[in-house]
Amino acid sequence: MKTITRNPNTPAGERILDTASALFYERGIRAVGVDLIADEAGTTKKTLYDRFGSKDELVAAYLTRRADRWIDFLTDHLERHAPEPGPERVLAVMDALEERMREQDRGCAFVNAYAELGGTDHPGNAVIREDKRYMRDLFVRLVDEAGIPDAQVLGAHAHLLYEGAIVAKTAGGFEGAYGEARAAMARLLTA
Amino acid sequence: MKTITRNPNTPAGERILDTASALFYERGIRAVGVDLIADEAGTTKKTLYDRFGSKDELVAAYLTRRADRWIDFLTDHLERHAPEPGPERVLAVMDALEERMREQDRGCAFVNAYAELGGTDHPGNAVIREDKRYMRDLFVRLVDEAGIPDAQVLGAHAHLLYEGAIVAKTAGGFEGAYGEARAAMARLLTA
DNA sequence: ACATAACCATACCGGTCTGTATACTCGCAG
DNA sequence: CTGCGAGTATACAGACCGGTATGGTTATGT
Repeated sequence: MKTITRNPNTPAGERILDTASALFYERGIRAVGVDLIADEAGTTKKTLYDRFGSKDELVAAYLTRRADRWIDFLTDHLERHAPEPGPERVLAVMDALEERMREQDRGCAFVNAYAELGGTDHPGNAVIREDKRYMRDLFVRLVDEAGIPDAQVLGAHAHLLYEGAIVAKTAGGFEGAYGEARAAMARLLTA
Repeated sequence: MKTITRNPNTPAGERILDTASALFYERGIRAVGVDLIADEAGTTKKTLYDRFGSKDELVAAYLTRRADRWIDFLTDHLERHAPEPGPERVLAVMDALEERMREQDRGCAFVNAYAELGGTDHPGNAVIREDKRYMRDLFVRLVDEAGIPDAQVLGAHAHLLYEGAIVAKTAGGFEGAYGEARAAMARLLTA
């Protein structure tokens, strides 16, 4: 039995993942090499490959952790600002997004990753799908819990506005996009 | 006077741009090298650089032409299927999109390009902004011409649904996204 | 005392990246 | 006939790519 010990949860592993995450998000995945990541993390390529096995798996780890952290942030924000079911709880997702994106102006990490990985068999693609699936299901659930009929449909519509707002704000540069999406959601949910 | 003659409108220049466009869209910009482009176009790097000056400018040319062709396609589609002002003419944009995207499953070329170029001073960024601006203005104009009040706001909402649908369909894999966006638009416009 | 995991340092591998240089052929317009 | 724009072919530069190899250090736990 010589199972490969590839545990990323070590100090150096954390530093690598932190560094890689920042660089991947800011500059893009293909634009960032493993040499740079190792350097910036104050470690070596050897350690990087010992911890993550390949750049592809490091990318997948980046996407997975980013999804987890966003969901944590979002869940916490909802619990804090709109704990009761209702339309406001749906709209609060946009507030969380706006707050989250205040300092992250490079758009949706998963959409960006799809731009670079889509159409390949990269392990990150599954993470991308998962995140989108989660957000859609969340919207449907929140609309349903608000007691609004046709939750499946209206949740989907809210989700489209959510995705559209991120694109419009970042790639399009429309500063009011989050507010616009929030307003459109309100109209759809209270019609 | 030694003005650089850099005219891309030559047979080889066209072949290069055709090839580059297909490869950039399908695989991503950074994933495609100039060697490959020249090879696939049946020409040489020398000619590529004589015609376009740099990879960056070739990328900008790719984006510019893609925007032009989409606008041509869209304009023609609207003229053909919904020549009269009204809500249907707004919704017809989604029909055009769905038809256009039937064989192009790699999403919005401009969003994808933003994922790779955003945050830099790449000449393609201006083209990306221009395209998004055009689509928003188009939606506002179509809503206005339909005689619907609050065109600025409702046009923006329609635009968000349009952008969200592309992301949801491609990165998210939600097959019904275009139809959903169309339905949501109809609700917003006839409320 | 010994193994093991984690880490660091350095060098190397084959390949690809953007971009340049040299030298030649062809067609065409003055 | 001459000059030029367009294209072909090939080679090269210098950097960077993902990934591997070798070897040594430190800390921990048995």
